[in-house]
Amino acid sequence: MEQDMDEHMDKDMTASGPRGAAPAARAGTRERLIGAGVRLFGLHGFEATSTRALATEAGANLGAIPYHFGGKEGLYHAVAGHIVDVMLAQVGPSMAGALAVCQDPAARREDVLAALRTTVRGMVRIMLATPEARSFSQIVLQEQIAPTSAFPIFYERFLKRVHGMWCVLLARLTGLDPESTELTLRAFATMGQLVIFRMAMASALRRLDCDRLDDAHLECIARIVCDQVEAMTESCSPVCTEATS
Amino acid sequence: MEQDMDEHMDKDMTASGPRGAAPAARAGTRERLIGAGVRLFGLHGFEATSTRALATEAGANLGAIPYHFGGKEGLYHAVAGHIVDVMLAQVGPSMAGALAVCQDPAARREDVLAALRTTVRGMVRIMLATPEARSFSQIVLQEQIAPTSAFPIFYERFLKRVHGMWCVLLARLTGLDPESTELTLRAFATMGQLVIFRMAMASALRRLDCDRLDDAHLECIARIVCDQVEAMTESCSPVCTEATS
DNA sequence: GTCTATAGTCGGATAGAC
DNA sequence: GTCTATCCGACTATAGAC
Repeated sequence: MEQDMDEHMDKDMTASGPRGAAPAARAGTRERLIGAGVRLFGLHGFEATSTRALATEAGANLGAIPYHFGGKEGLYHAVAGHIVDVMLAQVGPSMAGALAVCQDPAARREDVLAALRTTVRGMVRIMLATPEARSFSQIVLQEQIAPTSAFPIFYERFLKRVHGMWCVLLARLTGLDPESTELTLRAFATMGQLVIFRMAMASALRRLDCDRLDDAHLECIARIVCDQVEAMTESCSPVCTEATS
Repeated sequence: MEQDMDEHMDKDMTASGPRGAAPAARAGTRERLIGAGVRLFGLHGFEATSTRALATEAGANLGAIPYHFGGKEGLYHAVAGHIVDVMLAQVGPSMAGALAVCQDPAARREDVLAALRTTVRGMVRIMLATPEARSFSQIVLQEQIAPTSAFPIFYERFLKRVHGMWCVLLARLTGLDPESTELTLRAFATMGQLVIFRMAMASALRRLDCDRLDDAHLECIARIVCDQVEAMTESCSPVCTEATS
């Protein structure tokens, strides 16, 4: 239930115990269990993943799960925290860059659009292109559809920030109030254009009659989203965008 | 695994058995079990829903599930078929209307856009406004994220048709080839603008700081999607749309 | 067709040796 | 910290009375 049990996580990768034999050879049991959790929870969901399967996948003992995490749910929370850490590390920089551009009053419209493209490509990459994307996204999306006690980990630490960045970006491009309902919903709709390709990838692949999205597909998706934002910001409010600083 | 066991479903609502007592008073066990499946599978997912909970929710006996559906998975398939039937009945007419407009060479751009608005409002309604929307959508979305043997029921009978309609509509408005990858992906992106509000509704409500989407929100969402399609069809190809017939 | 009782399996968590 | 053995509850499915 709580998440106060995954504090001592970032340290002691090397000193795994009293007997100093082969401590660095294999990652700590704790880390391997989190890795197994990412894979198995992502593939089958929380309920359908058994502690026995997790322990086997991690090459760990069944009792290690209650010992390290207090139980299956504690492991799930640790997995959630790990996913947020990695995703923030991957998209954080481009998000920060986009925010900086938006807050720079001297930035021209083209600068903002360039930051938009960079950010969208980063998101396409983290969601659709990387090998761990599938597991990560499946867990995040499951929590969106059917929130559990782990929902706040994803929302407060990741989704709220991503949505906030979209709001700032769209506000800068359209001149709408960043706190308005209109802009809040437009930011969600924009994110939806990306998210659907992860969520409904099985349908998309069936429709495209292929077994994975290739680089051309990913480039096309990124372009479509950027085009849509540009089109929105033109039709929505031709004013505001006082270009050429 | 198979779905050849839900054939005799549409008949015999009244003749429930040898003893003719109270056959119409309460819906047949079969129908009540499907209703329970819609609610519980939608709330908790397939794995997390037990046959005991299903039987209790339906006011039926535990043994009725293997008897009527061959097992828990058979019930799940029957639930999937039921959901597709109801959703098709609700959005089918407006989809057919939109297709008819698209195929009418005399239709003006405004006619196509009017059909678009009608269809979008119907989809917003079925996904976000109706009481059964939550259960229906949760099951459909779960199947998108983590497909099971029931996936083809949703894809072949429902999603493929909805996506196909979007392709025809966008093709008519943009002049792009309906079979092109570009248009296929644009149709998905457009659907994503709607779907995200169902999928990430927990996040959206938290961000909006309210506990349900009211009519103003729904109207705004429908308008945003229609605006985006219009903006796309203008920027994407200012040609094609030979208005005023 | 519906019920009770039960079989057979698997789930998560724990105890205690090492 | 890690392992083995085990408890106990919950699960799905079935058998057989009615």
